Amino acid sequence: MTITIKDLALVAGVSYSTVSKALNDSSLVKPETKDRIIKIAKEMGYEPNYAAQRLVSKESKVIGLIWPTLERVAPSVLVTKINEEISKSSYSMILSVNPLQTSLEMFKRFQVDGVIIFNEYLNDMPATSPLPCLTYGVKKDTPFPVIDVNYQGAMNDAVTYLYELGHRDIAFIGDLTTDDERQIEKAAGFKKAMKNFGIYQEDHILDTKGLGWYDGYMATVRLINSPYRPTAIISASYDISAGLIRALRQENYMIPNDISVLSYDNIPQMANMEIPLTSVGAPVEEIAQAMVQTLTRYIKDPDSVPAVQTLTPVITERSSCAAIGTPTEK
Amino acid sequence: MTITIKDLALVAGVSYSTVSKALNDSSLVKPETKDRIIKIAKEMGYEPNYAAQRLVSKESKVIGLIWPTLERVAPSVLVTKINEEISKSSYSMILSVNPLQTSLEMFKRFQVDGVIIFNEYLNDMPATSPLPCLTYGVKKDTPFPVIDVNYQGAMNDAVTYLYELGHRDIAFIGDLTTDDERQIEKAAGFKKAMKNFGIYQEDHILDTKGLGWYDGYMATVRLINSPYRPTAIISASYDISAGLIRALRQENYMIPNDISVLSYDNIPQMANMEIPLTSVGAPVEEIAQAMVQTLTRYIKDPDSVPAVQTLTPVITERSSCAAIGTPTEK
DNA sequence: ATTTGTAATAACAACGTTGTTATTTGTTGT
DNA sequence: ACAACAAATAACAACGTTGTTATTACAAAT
Repeated sequence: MTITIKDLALVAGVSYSTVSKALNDSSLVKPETKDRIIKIAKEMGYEPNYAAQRLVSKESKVIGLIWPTLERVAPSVLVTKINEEISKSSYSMILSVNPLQTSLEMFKRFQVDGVIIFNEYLNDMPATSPLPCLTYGVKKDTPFPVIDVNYQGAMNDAVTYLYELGHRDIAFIGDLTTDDERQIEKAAGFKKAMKNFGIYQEDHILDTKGLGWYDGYMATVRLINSPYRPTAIISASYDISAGLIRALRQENYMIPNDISVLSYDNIPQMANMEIPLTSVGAPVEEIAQAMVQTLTRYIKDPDSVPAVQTLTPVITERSSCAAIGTPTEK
Repeated sequence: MTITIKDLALVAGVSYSTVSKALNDSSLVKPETKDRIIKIAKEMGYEPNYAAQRLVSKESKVIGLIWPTLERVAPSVLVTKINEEISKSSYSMILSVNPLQTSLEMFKRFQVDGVIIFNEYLNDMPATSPLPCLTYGVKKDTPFPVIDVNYQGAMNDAVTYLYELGHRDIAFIGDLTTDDERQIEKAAGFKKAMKNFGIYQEDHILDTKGLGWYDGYMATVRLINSPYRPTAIISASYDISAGLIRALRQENYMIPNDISVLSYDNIPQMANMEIPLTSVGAPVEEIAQAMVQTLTRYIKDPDSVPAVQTLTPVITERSSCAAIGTPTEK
């Protein structure tokens, strides 16, 4: 049989409401009785009944997250970070790997306080949800707050960075076939930046037709088999970069001596690649923090939160980019 | 304001206990009133309060799963299948990506009815848990039921299959550095089977020193750079196979003409590889089913369930294995 | 016509909390 | 010594369900 506050009350010789207050550290109960009760609770191994608490308090202190694609690294890293961030606050996180609607229903049953939805689902997003939601990706016409990243700015930073290293022949490799707006933004940003510098050419954009590492690999193989030889490549994501590096190394290209590589997705995992990749993007930690902070604020007061929040990307230098004509190292 | 059974009772002109019974399809209420109440509930968009239900019923109808490694494909597929299987029953599944202890505590708070734990965690497994648990992997001395697979048998099947195709020079590629017993079993099974046929040699076993695709890739590259040329390779997992195939293709080995490949992990995704891989192992569907069925049974009656349940592996033929001396196709 | 039996529904206690209101106890000031 | 007041605690009503027990209504049986 589990122990309830009534059991504690009996032992402590006080009423159960006093026990409740003591455990919630209320100022209405004398410090010494408080301590005594807390001690007894600990001794008896008391654990509050969550269902009962929720029945009265209306809050679950839980945030639900609908898992995006299972297969890719960058989203996994982000989810992990979000989880960390949520754990730091008074919330917990649970995941659902079900479709959007199903997940939403389940989360509603659970009375989670808020839901995080990834951009991928935006198409079948409900116009309205009974739960406070937050989305990650490019703003569409959702009624929920969005955490966005300045993807175009990121690509501009990347191009500028390479330009200043002396590169003029820069390629972009990414998925152009998706309707994921984040990917579209990246490609558009690259194009714009290149045009700014007056070094844009059609064939500088390579389509992976997918977001997996293998897509990146195959696209790179196609590039290598073509006559085009850029001095630097900007990749649209971690997974694509993984394939890119794989293909380049296989053909004995030295990075960054023969070719510079700069990848989107500012995650620490970039350092673990065969060649630690210089990367651009909003740092995952920052994204995670913004998401969790915004959502918790939104839960408390929906009006206190901006509709869109666009994070600023930064470049994290590692060792995959070199100045042109520097055969040794960066 | 949310709608409760009391609201429904008011509208229907009955007592709220009647409403409760009607919604639970009790035989104590007249069919017509039942229908009427159900209709009203639907119209008014009634949704039962989960916390209240749980407070009285003691059941959550939820199974918690502690997420294993985020990065690998095979576990992801299994988790997805488990989720499907759970959805079919009256249960739902939630995931936690936190460490074992933290997850367990959270699940306890949630009063989940059962927990699924993967073998990876077995080392810091508590001797006892307040929650019904089920583990997946090789039996250790846990007090909980275990779903196991006959890994040695699987490897024996694999070796036999290839032997019958005429192969005598068969290599095994897998992670030997881990203390994951499942991996150890696979290697042991291979060795034993090879010895049975009298074709075992030390250097037939290749250590990937890891379970990621890249580990498989690197180990294969090392193999290719060595003088040893097996006619067939048995891989210990999907991800290792992914790297294996990658490396082989890169060196222009044709599969199965130049070399046969047989992979552990009987998941449908094997068909999506560059070359659809013949694979061995207990089918994921079967594993998932066994896990969910056993756990739900265990929840109801802990004594009705065997301590260990060992599933029988099967070979699923695809197109990566050929008889030796068959240069066209299998 | 009155009892008996049963089908249908109503009433109500419980589940374990929290927040509000009521009561007791103790202290201070006159 | 007794108001007046504050501090500490007790009492109790919620929260939204479910299961048990009590009541009603109505049919069949004597």
